[in-house]
Amino acid sequence: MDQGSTYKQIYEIVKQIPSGKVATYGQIARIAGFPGHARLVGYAMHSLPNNSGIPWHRVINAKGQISFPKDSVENALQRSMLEAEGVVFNLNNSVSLKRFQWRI
DNA sequence: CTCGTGACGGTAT
DNA sequence: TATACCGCCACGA
Repeated sequence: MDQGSTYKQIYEIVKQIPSGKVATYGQIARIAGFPGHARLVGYAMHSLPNNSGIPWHRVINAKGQISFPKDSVENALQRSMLEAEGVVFNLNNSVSLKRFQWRI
């Protein structure tokens, strides 16, 4: 099912994440057909243009936290976007995956 | 063509 | 149960 590039597969999965939910890199990689290749997802996100329309902010790491440094503007932006969708963060800056993690 | 790096995950201790 | 280390593929220069 690889119509073109590997990244496109990943993007297709990310676009399926519903608002108010989040998914982990590993989960996306597994669904896209690359189990254990979470890093590729991260690199794919890094390669995303700002106007791609991909909900990249709904992608977080397995620890339930944003992978960007807490002092990074990208981190604050992602967190702000998630909160706008109803996602709640714990005191340790982690998302309650039990409540918000996307399920297939 | 070759080398290094990256928005991470899993397993072992 | 928590923390540390290593490895994986693809892309860009």
